[in-house]
Amino acid sequence: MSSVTINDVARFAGVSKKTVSRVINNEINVSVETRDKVMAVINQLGFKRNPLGMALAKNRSLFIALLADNPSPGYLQKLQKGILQCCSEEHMGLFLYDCRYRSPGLVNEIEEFIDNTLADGLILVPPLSDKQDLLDMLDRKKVCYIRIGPKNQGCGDSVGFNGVKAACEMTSYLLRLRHKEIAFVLGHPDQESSRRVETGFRKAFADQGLSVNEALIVQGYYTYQSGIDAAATLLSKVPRPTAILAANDEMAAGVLYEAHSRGIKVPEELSICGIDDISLTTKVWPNLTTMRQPIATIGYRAALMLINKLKGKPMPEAVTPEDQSNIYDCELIVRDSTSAPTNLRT
Amino acid sequence: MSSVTINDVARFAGVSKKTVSRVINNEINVSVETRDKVMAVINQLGFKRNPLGMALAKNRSLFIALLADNPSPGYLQKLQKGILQCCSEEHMGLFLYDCRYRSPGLVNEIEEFIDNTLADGLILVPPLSDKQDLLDMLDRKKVCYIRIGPKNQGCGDSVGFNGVKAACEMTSYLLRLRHKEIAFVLGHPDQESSRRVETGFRKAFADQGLSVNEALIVQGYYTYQSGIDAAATLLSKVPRPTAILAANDEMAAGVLYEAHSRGIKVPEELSICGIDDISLTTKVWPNLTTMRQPIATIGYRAALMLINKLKGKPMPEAVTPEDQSNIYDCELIVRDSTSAPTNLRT
DNA sequence: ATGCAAATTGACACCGGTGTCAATTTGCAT
DNA sequence: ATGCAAATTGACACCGGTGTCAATTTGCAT
Repeated sequence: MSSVTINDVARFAGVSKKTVSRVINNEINVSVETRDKVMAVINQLGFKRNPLGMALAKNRSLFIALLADNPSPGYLQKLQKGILQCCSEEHMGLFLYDCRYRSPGLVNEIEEFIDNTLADGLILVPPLSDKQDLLDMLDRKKVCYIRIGPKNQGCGDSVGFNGVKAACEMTSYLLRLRHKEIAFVLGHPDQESSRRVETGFRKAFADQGLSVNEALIVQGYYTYQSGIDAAATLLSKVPRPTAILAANDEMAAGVLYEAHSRGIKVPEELSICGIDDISLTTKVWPNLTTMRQPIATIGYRAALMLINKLKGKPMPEAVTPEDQSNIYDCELIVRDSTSAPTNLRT
Repeated sequence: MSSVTINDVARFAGVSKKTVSRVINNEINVSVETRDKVMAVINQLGFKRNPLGMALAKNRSLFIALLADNPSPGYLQKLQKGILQCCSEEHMGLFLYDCRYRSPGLVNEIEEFIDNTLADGLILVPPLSDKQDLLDMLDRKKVCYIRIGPKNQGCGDSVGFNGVKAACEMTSYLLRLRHKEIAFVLGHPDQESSRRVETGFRKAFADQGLSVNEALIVQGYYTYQSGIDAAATLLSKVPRPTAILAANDEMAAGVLYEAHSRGIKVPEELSICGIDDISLTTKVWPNLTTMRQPIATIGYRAALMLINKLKGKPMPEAVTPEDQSNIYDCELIVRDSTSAPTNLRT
């Protein structure tokens, strides 16, 4: 491993290594001739800065990590994809850390993880985004973080989607199809998005001057199994709801499975839809109607914000309102799991 | 960040920092009294070795990375889970790197990734496991790696599953159900597991003295879409196969979707099964029969082998033949997507 | 008690970078 | 040409560890 060091470059260029350091860090106060000369040697020798040397000297590793314990694997997968895309472009490594939100020693485990890797930037996925004791520890250790979908979205250290609007649009769509008995499967009570989505659901009814049937709102936990359980409850009711909106696709898939198990035809007898647009939506039959959340974009954005924060670079000028607020809108994707209720169709 | 350094410990314990270094590295030639004294101070002060300092001095980061470009997200997810479990126990960080196998600059990109992170251990997921130019580069850079499911499985630097046996068992199961027209969807031609699984499929027929209907063997690529495409071909044939075995679950799910689209009842009119046992198998309806591969165990094992290799530790004594050979067996999981062909029932 | 090999320990340089501060050079007004 | 502030550069110490090798201590046979 005969890698080229800053000393090699300095010797070749006939300058001190501090000057080389200045050049590779784009510092001011280096004459143009010196900079050109050093750059030429750097390119000629194929020099690359050793990130460990820098990390040690600066006491900042510039490594970032993704901390996740999310009940929807498809969501995480897309988020991870966006984050990795950004890391790749920015020449950063991404550490992965799987955790169990409910573990009592979680904060200590994460602190140990940070000590072991010296990651100095973190991306927090719900429900970690609002875990106050975790945030306190990170602040104490001066570890930067960006949160996905926390309580006070849009405050500069977070990225998220407009859950109110998304759920409202989806519900309005079902109302437009003239569904009357629309059920709703709530998200996990510990996740803020859950509340936003519920608000949106209720808003759609309120906008039409309609009232929500509270008996058709059941608790879910964003997991596939919780979708099955919620559907078991809902599909036993008389009269049965004609449409079920789940707070995420993972649960919507569970609802669909339960409908199949009971021999209920989708969408003829029951419309089902979710939120997120994870890959699972097009792997079940029929494909699920959903609100497409730009998950990968959100991941990319979170990583970019974090990396720029660590490097002390400002974010590029926001061109869209979404980039301005870091709150992204969803898009209605109509697939095969929704239709008008049967009694209204010919 | 007032972290305790090796110098602090040395001063407190009244020894040189080299002696502290000896203690934390468990070197011989430290007197018991000295070791105890230093350990006491280490515990008292809460000293933790700075991995960056060590990495720089030893020229080995002990960081490992997972390189993946696998067509089955559910497979990757489970593999990743096992790897992370091991990393967590061993107090190691795991870098993630997503790549596109077909990208012409892939080897250079990976080299750059390694330079940026200084990972000195890699886990290679198929189809990367057998990419010779990649392996050459890693050998040149003296980067350790463990491969998942490569050509010459069981050679000490790889972990895998017994694909021949798995496919043979699954096919035998279908034959026992008295299916005659059994179709097979091949895996990706670039992945060695694909060949092993095909061998197993053929072996099951040979074991019974039966011959394979070559027209019912179609190419797949381990992706969901390729499963749909293969099913479209197979289900148009007259007579239609009564069972389809796909080389992985991702494709089996695609086959199931296509069957649904054509109104073909599963398992009454068509049995479908796959290999892997990813979470998708229990999210589609009906749940898919499969051969359960201990994916997380394989991931865990790969990570452990890699970490021990990097630390210069020997692997623990193998207790099972699987741990001995690092080739794991699958288990038949019968779910709802398979049954005897209709003409034989009742 | 003495001599000698083995065990234990520490001084020092080094891994590959950066920060501080002083020394040197440059550019401009006089 | 001279003086002075600003720009440029380098010497040196340091980040937190480890490797080498010599110095010191220990344990045992004589």
